[in-house]
Amino acid sequence: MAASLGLCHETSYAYSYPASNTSSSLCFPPLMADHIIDGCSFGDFLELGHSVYSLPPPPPPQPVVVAGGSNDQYGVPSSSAAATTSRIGFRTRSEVEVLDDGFKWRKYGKKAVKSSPNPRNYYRCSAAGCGVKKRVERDGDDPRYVVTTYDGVHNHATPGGAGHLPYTPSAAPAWSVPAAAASPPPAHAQAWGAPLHAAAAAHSSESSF
DNA sequence: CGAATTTGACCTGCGC
DNA sequence: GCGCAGGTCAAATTCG
Repeated sequence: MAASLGLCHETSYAYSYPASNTSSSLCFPPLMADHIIDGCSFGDFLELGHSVYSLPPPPPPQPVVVAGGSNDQYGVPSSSAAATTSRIGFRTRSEVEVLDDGFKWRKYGKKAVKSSPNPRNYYRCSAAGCGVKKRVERDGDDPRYVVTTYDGVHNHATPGGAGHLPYTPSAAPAWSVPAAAASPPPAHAQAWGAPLHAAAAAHSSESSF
């Protein structure tokens, strides 16, 4: 967990889209992290810049507002009430694979994938009732980078109160999280995008991970 | 001792 | 219909 402390990650937003609305005007194909590794997504439609953060920008914790939706289409079990339909993926330059985003993750699987020589790790938010998942794998092209894909949106705040997440609506476009359009970002999300040192300091002082 | 991680097996979807 | 690949489960193991 304490992986990110003292580290700077160069993060590239790769893609994000509402999984229940892949036919929207954004015309996002259901890209997976594999596509990033294959290098066919970055320049194609979304590369929101290379920003240096102390932490990767996870989806901001927000109440689940997505009703229904075709979750199975993306492998999100419909039985998981907390699972939402948004997906955000990004590539982060980091020496460690497990990036501390303020949430508590529980590893539930590891799989070698063909698209990458590196194994892919599967994590699930350990918070009760939160079905958010994330996949983490090393970039096949550049092992210095870690490709992280979040599935869903947290329906709770970060365990530690989380005023430290380096994530802002400006850093994460509105379309990245459908729920954002329906409700204003939570107060703690305002800190996202705070100066690196501030975010890092806040994190190191507030997080027990 | 409880919680988290590991890891092999199993299930499901997709392409051929 | 079959095989492959990705994703998930769950028992065993490890760690704090």
